[in-house]
Amino acid sequence: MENKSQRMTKQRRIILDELRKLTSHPTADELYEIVRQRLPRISLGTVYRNLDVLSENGEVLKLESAGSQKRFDGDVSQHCHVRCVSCGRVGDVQEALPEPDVSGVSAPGFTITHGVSEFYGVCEACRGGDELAAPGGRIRQ
Amino acid sequence: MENKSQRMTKQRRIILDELRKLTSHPTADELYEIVRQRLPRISLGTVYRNLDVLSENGEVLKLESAGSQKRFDGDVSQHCHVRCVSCGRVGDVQEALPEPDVSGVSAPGFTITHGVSEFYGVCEACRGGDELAAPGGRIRQ
DNA sequence: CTGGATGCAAAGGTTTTGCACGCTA
DNA sequence: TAGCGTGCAAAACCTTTGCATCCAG
Repeated sequence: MENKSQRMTKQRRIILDELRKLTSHPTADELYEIVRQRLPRISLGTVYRNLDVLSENGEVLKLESAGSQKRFDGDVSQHCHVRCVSCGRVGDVQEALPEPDVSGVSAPGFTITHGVSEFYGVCEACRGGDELAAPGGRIRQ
Repeated sequence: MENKSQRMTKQRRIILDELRKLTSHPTADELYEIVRQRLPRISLGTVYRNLDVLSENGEVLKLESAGSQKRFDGDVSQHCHVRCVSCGRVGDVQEALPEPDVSGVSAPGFTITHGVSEFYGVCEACRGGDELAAPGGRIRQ
């Protein structure tokens, strides 16, 4: 179920290539800006369409968990993420952790298939940051 | 840090009241439709503003899901959620589970404060559903 | 060649915001 | 009465889509 009948266009190859180079889990428009340096005429719509295709093929990860914008990860190996509660940035957890055990877990009206551990914290930029007053501050990115 | 200098308006009280009655983790507009039955002249903006205030005060939970609609939970006691990978609906896990241990977990550039287990699966409506062909289908709500 | 992919621009869906007025404390 | 909260509408934001054209296989 990996490869359908899809073409490896120049755009798709470069999007995948740049995303794999990054560890920053960029948003679609951040990646768009980066890819634009190699393909100045690419459109944001193309970036979105390719990220969709690539994530359905399992070649990239679409991180839907929080923040306002989706973020993407070129590293599809099993690993956990941290999210900055202040700005939404995402980082990789270094340790390999087991997935939460699903066997004793139930929820009425749902068939549970898997679980993930998600971590939260503050990134360096926001720790140094000052415009964030409230402890338990709002999410802004 | 709970209560600032905020007023308990009729709108805010009814929003909180209705949300606490529900176990469905409604989106803002779903809750808007429900609250409208008691306050026909309330605006959607007011619902959003109050859900913001209430979640900052810790009186409700804002369940963030990037790129789609946020959902809200009137039950702020510690419990885990399941998300339907097909429609985005959220349910409550019945078992009380421990939070992932943060002590041995690190990520470069981040100060990790806590972790949660999140579960994924399929809800009843989507299991019975038919318009979902692809195994590993796309998220639509 | 053929049909999937692109660029462009417009539309779509969700959330936020400015403003004048209303109402809680 | 003061100033937070409201309703309304417009704007902002992120993502998706229609269409004519392009190009990978």
